[in-house]
Amino acid sequence: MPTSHIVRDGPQGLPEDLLEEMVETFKALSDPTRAQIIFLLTKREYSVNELSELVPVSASGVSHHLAKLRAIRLVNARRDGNQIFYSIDDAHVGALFREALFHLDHVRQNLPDHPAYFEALAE
Amino acid sequence: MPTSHIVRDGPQGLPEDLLEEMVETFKALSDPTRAQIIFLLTKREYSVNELSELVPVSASGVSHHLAKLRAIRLVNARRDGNQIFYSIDDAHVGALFREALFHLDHVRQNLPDHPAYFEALAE
DNA sequence: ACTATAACTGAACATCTGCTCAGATACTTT
DNA sequence: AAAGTATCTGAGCAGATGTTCAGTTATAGT
Repeated sequence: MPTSHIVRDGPQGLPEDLLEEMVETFKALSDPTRAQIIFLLTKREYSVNELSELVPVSASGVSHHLAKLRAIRLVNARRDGNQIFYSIDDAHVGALFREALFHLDHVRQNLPDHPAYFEALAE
Repeated sequence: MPTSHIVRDGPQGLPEDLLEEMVETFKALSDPTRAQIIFLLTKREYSVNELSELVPVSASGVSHHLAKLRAIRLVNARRDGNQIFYSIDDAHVGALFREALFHLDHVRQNLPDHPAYFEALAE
């Protein structure tokens, strides 16, 4: 079987490998725990224990998430003695959040009432 | 049990409801089939059958996906006789793709070799 | 009315995912 | 070197997800 499980990409579609990488990035943001972690890390660096106190998951669970995020190079790890601090140095990740908020606002504007979303990203 | 399964949001985190909506948006883009569909729809409108010929999924499967995308208001449906044409009127969705590509390019630049990603979005 | 085509829907199934637990590894302090 | 703290890792389980199949609904043409 040659490429049967692979998404067909005609001239119109995104090339297969690019699509796959993009999906990995979105997948990283598509879980509440990970999304919260990544959002926190766009603000400043946190240790694993710090993060596990800010999200409702054990330190082990957080570590698992961070391992995945490391694998796709979305976060940086820095060791300081006993603990390891994670951060995001890619400004585009913050931009990704911002665009998502823009989209949500667009959706809301075509609705009866629309709250102010953007404040969430105010530094 | 009050809010045990809910992501804690201290002063640092994103508010719970906003986080949830954002996650829904990213979830929509975190599957290869859906991502390809959405990318195609950022270019022009397609019928269900057309889409099912561009992605490796039955028309039924595509319909299921579109139902989910409709539920979170990511796509528009327009009936024309027998068939239904789907599209995206929200420019921010295209921007979301662009930012993801920027991120991927950033990741690649810190690597031995980096391909030219952006061309994929050239009209 | 009947047939044909397009799209939708519910059910069932296999796979994937996120979580915790138990234990391993790494560093620090005494 | 022993104990303490922080992080990682593999296993296992419950719940979510993507797909197809079978059947239904909607419109078009004859």
